[in-house]
Amino acid sequence: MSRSNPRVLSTLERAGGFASAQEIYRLMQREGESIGLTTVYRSLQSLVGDKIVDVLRRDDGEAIYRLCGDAHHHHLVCKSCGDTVEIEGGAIEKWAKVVAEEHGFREVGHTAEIFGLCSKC
Amino acid sequence: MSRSNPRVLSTLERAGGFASAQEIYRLMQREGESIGLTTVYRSLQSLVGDKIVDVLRRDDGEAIYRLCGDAHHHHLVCKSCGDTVEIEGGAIEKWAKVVAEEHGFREVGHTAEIFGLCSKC
DNA sequence: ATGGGAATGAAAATCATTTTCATTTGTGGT
DNA sequence: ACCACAAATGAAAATGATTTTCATTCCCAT
Repeated sequence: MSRSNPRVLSTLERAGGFASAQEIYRLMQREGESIGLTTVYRSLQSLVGDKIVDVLRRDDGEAIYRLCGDAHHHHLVCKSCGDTVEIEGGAIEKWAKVVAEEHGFREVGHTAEIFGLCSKC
Repeated sequence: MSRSNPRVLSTLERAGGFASAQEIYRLMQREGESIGLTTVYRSLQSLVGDKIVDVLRRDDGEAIYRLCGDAHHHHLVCKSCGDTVEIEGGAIEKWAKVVAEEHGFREVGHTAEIFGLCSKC
């Protein structure tokens, strides 16, 4: 069994605790780190197995990895230029929790994203 | 723009209102229907666009299509058994709108899903 | 009939992810 | 140092869902 390459975790942290395997790979490349895509995938799998990171799915099916216990935030994304704003989701957190508990769900998480056209587009 | 092939919708209904594109295709083949995979995908896209079906993601990333009511709603999904509850998102709607407007975004939409372990799992 | 737009599907392209496999690296024992 | 063996690495190929391309067929109004 392979262990996680620590640079992958550190890159995920630097990415705001939220990124896809491909993004992490590209980020490391851009920063001049020498690593293979395969190792990125393997490291992420291992981190998921160790419950150090969570895996979610984007709408397009791409897997995104997130540090567990990370105080997470949401995104406001421009459909046209891709500009992204990080936003707090206090209201959402509460809503998700309440709704889930009403239905007897445990270990609850959620995803939420807002998209639209930014002022420049 | 292409329209939905009615046999696709009818097959989705027969599948319990819940299936992937590949499954619908295989099902139609097995039943002797002559249809191409491309048409299945196109029909499903069109049905999603018309809000006649919903699209979710399996853990492996495969898209699953599901008949749903017409009102805009969100989902509470069990990570383990896949059981799904449709929920109202009044709070979310308002939150998305307010946050987006604060940042000058127009034509705003959003996605939100809650996941966890249901009482049976 | 006939012309044009919509629908169809086979095949190729795309893209994330996994698998294979040969090579490199690290580690412990002598 | 040296050797042996396990673990880690990554390039390339395989996989599998989905999308795109494009030539063909279908349908319908003129």
